Amino acid sequence: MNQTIVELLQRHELRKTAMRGEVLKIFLEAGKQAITHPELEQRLPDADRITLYRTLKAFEDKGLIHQVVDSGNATKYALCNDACTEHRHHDEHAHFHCNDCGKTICLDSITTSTIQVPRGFKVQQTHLVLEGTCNNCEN
Amino acid sequence: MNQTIVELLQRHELRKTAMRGEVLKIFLEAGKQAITHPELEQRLPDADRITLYRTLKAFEDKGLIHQVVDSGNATKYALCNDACTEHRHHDEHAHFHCNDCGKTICLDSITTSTIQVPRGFKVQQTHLVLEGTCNNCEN
DNA sequence: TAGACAAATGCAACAATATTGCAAGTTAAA
DNA sequence: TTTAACTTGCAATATTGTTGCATTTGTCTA
Ligand SMILES: [Mn+2]
Ligand SMILES: [Mn+2]
Ligand SMILES: [Zn+2]
Ligand SMILES: [Zn+2]
Repeated sequence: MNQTIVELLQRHELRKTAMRGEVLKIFLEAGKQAITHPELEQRLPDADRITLYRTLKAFEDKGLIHQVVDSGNATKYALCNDACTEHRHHDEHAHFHCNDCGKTICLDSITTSTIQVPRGFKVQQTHLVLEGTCNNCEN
Repeated sequence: MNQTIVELLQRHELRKTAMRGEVLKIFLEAGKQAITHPELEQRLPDADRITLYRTLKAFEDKGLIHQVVDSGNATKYALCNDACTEHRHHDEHAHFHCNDCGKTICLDSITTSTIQVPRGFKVQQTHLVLEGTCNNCEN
């Protein structure tokens, strides 16, 4: 298990297990691209489905990945930036969902700005999802 | 079946059936609040689950309701405004999802504005989801 | 108003996604 | 090395969604 992975797990108070190492490796390789549970299953054929669910949950709880709101059916996850911790996520950026290839990517450059809401409402988090055709599918 | 409901179905080229009447009635009563499939099942205990799915699909296709992107697990739907047709939806507004009561409502007053995306990306639709505490749960 | 025809429904079967409980194995810390 | 807490794998179960097909219903036209 490479050094970056070990450090990331430790910094987020996650025990260093084989499964977590492999899953985190996949997220690091995916970079800005969000990943679904089925994709992980495919890339780790020997991994137990249920443990995968729990791994994702643990990663999310500890601020290592964030859930991506998306018009698709299956939940997607992507790597957080360094600022996210167990106590607070800082994923104030938009996501782009391509209707052609189905990929969803984090657009860190687009931050979700504060929006005026009706009286009595309190906003804790904002999700901005852009749907269309990605630069790879556009020609 | 009341007159408003009959007119709405006809305007959207939907055959007037008992099931559709009841489902549409629930949407009209819900107003700005989005509804999930399970909620419909609960409110219409005699309705067939599968037919409900197809009813929602038909309503969406014909521009009567729109799907609401949400951080929850189950898909939500809400009434469209009059401008939506079979050929095009015009649901460029934000949605508020309350983490306390779980309700999701349409915020028609907040329209999704155009956002500058990276080169090569083409945006077809924008979803803006605000998550927090609604005016009813706040105290 | 009585067919004809297309559309909608109900049921069965199945697929995909997700949660819980528990025993056994593993990790980290003392 | 021992211990305690955490993680895993498996079974069972729940939830959400899709497809095929025979039957019923709604709408249109003669
Ligand atoms: Mn992201
Ligand atoms: Mn809406
Ligand atoms: Zn694409
Ligand atoms: Zn609320």
